[in-house]
Amino acid sequence: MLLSIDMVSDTPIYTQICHQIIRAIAMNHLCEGDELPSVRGLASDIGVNLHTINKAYNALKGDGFLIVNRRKGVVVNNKAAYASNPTYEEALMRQMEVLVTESMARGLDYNSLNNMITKIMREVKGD
Amino acid sequence: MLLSIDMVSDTPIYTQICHQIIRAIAMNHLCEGDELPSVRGLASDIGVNLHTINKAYNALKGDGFLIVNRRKGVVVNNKAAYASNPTYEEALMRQMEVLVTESMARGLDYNSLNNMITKIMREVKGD
Amino acid sequence: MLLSIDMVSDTPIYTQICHQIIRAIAMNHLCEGDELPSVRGLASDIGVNLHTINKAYNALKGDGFLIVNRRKGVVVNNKAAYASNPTYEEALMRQMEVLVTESMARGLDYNSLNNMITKIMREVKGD
Amino acid sequence: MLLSIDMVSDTPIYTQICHQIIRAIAMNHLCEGDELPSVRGLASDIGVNLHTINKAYNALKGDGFLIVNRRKGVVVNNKAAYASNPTYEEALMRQMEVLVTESMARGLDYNSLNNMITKIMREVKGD
DNA sequence: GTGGTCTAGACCACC
DNA sequence: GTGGTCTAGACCACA
Repeated sequence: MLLSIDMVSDTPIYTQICHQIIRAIAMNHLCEGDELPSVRGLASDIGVNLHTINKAYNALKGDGFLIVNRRKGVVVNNKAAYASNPTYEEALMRQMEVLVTESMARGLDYNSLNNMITKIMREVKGD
Repeated sequence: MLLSIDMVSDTPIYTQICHQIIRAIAMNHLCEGDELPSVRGLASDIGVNLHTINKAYNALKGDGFLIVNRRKGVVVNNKAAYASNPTYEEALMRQMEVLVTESMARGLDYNSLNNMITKIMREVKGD
Repeated sequence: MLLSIDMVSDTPIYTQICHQIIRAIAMNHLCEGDELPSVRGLASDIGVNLHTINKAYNALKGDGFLIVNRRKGVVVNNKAAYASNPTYEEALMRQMEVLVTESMARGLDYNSLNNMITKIMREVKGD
Repeated sequence: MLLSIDMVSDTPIYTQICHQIIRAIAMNHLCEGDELPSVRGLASDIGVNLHTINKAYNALKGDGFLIVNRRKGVVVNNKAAYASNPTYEEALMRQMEVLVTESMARGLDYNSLNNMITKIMREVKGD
């Protein structure tokens, strides 16, 4: 797996790492049971501190995406563990609301938004 | 206009203020030329620091939503000023990408997302 | 509130802090809306690093016990947020099972365990 | 005897082994003088490292559950050796205190806890 | 070798 | 002032 981190972005590094791992799961580049690099390995690979990786891994563990296996290190959890649930959908709704509302204020219509989403989904699936 | 701030939320207060003003514009509760409360007035109304309101107004000014006029105070700009543009759409795309990708990883399909957006748009328009 | 930390214990410092705060909530020494000391303040008070306090606060936040209020700092959440739920009870069951089973192997009977629990509950409530 | 190890759990493997052997004693599946598999045999049986089994056996020996005999291998000790004693009860009390206190903070009452314990004891005895 | 914990010291965003 | 993030370097338990 290949992670690309933007060191000057205003989104925290550990968040970027989370996003990219989640993206890899969405694209089926990472499947249940797949091993992730060790905390120290990944840290030195992308040139950040091991605590930063640790924080990302722990956040993903908290969300059910990863589990820590005593033998294999960190592995991808089974799908059921991070399947959508009411709590998640509610949070998603709140975040989506902000984006959609501003896009409407700026004059984007339903089709424009729909095209965006379709495009994103196609990119994720089609890879 | 009525602003409701959630002091507990982890999104900054000034960001919440921005969102709610933008939402009011999307709902046509605020139209071109409408005056907004003064920094001091709004600050004491919702019980936050002057700087917080100032920061929100300045951010909205930077995005073209508001203009600050020494005479008339703060007023809503004309639509052209904050109309969607490539820069904005690119930023929106990036943010949307994060939400959509995670929702896919969690097993939500196109229809679920589409329903969310439709619901949000209906609420904003229909109000 | 008074926290007493055992620096040589094998249970992590941040875990001890969590336990004591939870205990204070159980004893009603801490109620909804009560403010906790700042991360830095508590850290210097009990002579540990601020990251250790931070980790404890974040763990309690994740469990619904605390929330971060932009004005007042860290405060105790409302009871509903950390009320018992099936997930928690299942975890509790697993932990309890270990304790009870060993106590049985060592010859303790129902009454002995029951007395322990009664005693603990009385101490917590009666204060 | 059948040991089932959860490689994913965050409780150490050697601790899990201890718990299961203690549980077997509580259930009278293992009685005084019964032989346990050799370190090597058990290690290869459940697919873990020799050191892990060794650590578990040594911990149980330290608690009086097992005795290691050069001739007969590892056997279950007599009941008196691991009978409850003040030191153990004190330790149990400390651990129980953590569980009970948190459950109270989360609103569980005496009956809920009591039912848990009764259920656990019934499962252990009745099996 | 792995992850978990702790320390010390730094910068930033928010209020 | 607050909490949030990152770095650097250290020790320990586990396997």
